Amino acid sequence: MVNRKTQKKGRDTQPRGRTVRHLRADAQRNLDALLQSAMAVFATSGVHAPVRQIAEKAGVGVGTVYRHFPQRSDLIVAVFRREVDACVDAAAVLAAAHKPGEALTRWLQRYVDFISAKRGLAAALHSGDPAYDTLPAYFQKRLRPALETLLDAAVAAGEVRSGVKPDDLLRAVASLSAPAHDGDPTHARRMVGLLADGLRYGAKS
Amino acid sequence: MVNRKTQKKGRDTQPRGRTVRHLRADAQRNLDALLQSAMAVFATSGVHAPVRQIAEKAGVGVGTVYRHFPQRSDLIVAVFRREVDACVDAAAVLAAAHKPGEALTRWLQRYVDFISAKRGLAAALHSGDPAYDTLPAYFQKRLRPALETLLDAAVAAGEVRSGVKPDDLLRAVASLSAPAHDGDPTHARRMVGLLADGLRYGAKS
DNA sequence: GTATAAAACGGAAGGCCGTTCCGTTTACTC
DNA sequence: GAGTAAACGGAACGGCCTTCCGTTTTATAC
Repeated sequence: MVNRKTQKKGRDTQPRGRTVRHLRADAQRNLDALLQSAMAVFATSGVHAPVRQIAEKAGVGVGTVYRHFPQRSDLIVAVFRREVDACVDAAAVLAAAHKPGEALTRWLQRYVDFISAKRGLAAALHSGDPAYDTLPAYFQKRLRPALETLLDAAVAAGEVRSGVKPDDLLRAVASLSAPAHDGDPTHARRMVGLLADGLRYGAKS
Repeated sequence: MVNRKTQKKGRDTQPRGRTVRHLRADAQRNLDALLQSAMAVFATSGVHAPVRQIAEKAGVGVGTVYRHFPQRSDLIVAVFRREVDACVDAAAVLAAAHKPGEALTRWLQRYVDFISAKRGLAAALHSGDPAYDTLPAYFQKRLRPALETLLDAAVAAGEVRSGVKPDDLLRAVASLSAPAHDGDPTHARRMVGLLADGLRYGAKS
């Protein structure tokens, strides 16, 4: 790694910071196409969809899929992480566009949408495959600070009560989003709406 | 079906009542062996265990498995139904051996054990496979009357409060048994114990 | 521009699994 | 004991995940 045959400068002039080592242009392109394809296929056919199908939709061979994601589960995990990240990013956007209380409410609904849509996730998480063991921790690690920021701002603005812990709220919303017992898809949204209103009650105290 | 070649009476002398049509002795034996084998294999290797493995442990060929259970999911469903039945039967045993309140509490713990142990079930139920769609209804249909009997007896004896619906109790206990978040296996038992004590509070009113 | 090495690609092939099929065996009836 | 339908067993098929390696593409050196 220290001295390679023919390589004096090129991209390695400023690489010390991290072991970034940029992907080749085609590799990066295929990686993006794969994640996008996988997201679409999982959404329509579920997480059990064949890898071949994802590869085909992305316009690559299966070998390329396994170059980027050694196991099928790695691809699934990558997709979920990306969607969590999108949910986290939405917090900043909402905070910039709305008053604190409104931003909080809207983000909770956004979170419900994420949980509800990705019900295939539950199947993966409960499958017993240890490949997914790190996902819940990642969820917590990324989502909690995002919610915390929104929550703190809303409390500071006197729009919601204080004393509610972000973790509890995340868990409660996830639980409410869980069953969809009778096949009523609006149930979760309604219950969480109720919960959000509950937060406002007793504000400015 | 009406007139078959050579069959004048034999077992068909008293078959009108139902379409029972007893299985041949070896078939019945293999069926029992299969269910027992499947229960054991699912418990140790999860519901994803190969059918071949179950067949081998039962000492039969895979063809025999598929003769009794046309689909792999049929075998899984049969095992779960059998375990639900065992849980239901336990209600009568407990009711005969203990005072009503005690019987109720013990049965709830028995129910927790069932739910917790069969966590593989969650994976199957959330897999999206419609083969499992009828299972929840079966659970409800069998478990509710069993719990109802215990509950009514306990209420009549003045040992627990009235006004608690069996369905709500079943659902609540199932929810409490669900996550096992941090890997604490006693959590569910403790919470349900609490719940059972709560039932006793305010009795004889 | 050309040469060269490394990186990345693609798809055939291997292995496992669910399911089907059919020749053989077994359990009942007379 | 003979006959017949039920039941059996395992080879074979198709689909899937994963590996492997010859070929192609990119990035760099000259």
